[in-house]
Amino acid sequence: RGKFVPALKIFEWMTKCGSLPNITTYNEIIDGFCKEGFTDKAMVLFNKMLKVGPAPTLITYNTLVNGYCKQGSMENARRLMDLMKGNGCEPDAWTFTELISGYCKWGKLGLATSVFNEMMDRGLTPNQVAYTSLIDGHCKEGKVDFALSLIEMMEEKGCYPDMQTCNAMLNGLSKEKRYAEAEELLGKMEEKGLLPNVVTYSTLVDGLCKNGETQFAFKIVDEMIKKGCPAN
RNA sequence: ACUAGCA
Repeated sequence: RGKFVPALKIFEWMTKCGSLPNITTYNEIIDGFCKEGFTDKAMVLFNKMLKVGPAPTLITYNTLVNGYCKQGSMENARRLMDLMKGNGCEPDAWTFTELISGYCKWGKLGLATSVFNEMMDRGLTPNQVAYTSLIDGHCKEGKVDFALSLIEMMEEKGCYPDMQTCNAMLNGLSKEKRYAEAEELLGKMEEKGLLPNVVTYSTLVDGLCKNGETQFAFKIVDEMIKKGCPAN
């Protein structure tokens, strides 16, 4: 909640007082370091855990993998995944999803896709988060057709697109001026009871504006207000 | 009580 420094103070104080933090607390501090941009400090703590405990868990590793992914050190993220295997901690769907989302964030769609395939080869089932990460990554690079094929794939497997999946897809479609397909998707969303939210509407407004269709953008704004979704 | 996805 933006109060990492006080949390860290308490953590250090606990360590000194002999009231030892448990593994969850360690994981939270590691996550805090990562989110503050100090993956190096997170690693120092992690190494201490390897030496004197408490022993890192799957969540500890996943937290660090994510930290490296967000920071753009995909090589380190991969190294950490190898390390966890070596330490008897098998990567789970979260680990793979973090890598997928990381590769997407940095535009490495090929690598993201191969991690996705590797995940399935390992018998792990991608959920909406994994699909959405990959769909969003491709949409942001204009690879809308591939993203659409992923939506089909997930539906075939009984993993149904949720609000965030649809929003990511709508973003791709509207940026590529594929408005008919965007409307089609909006129709499917309505059938499933997925009512457009603020992100949905502003995605459409943004796409229309960036393509010079401001008159249609205004129509969307009218509609969102009419539907009881206040424009922010 | 701790880790991953949308404007």
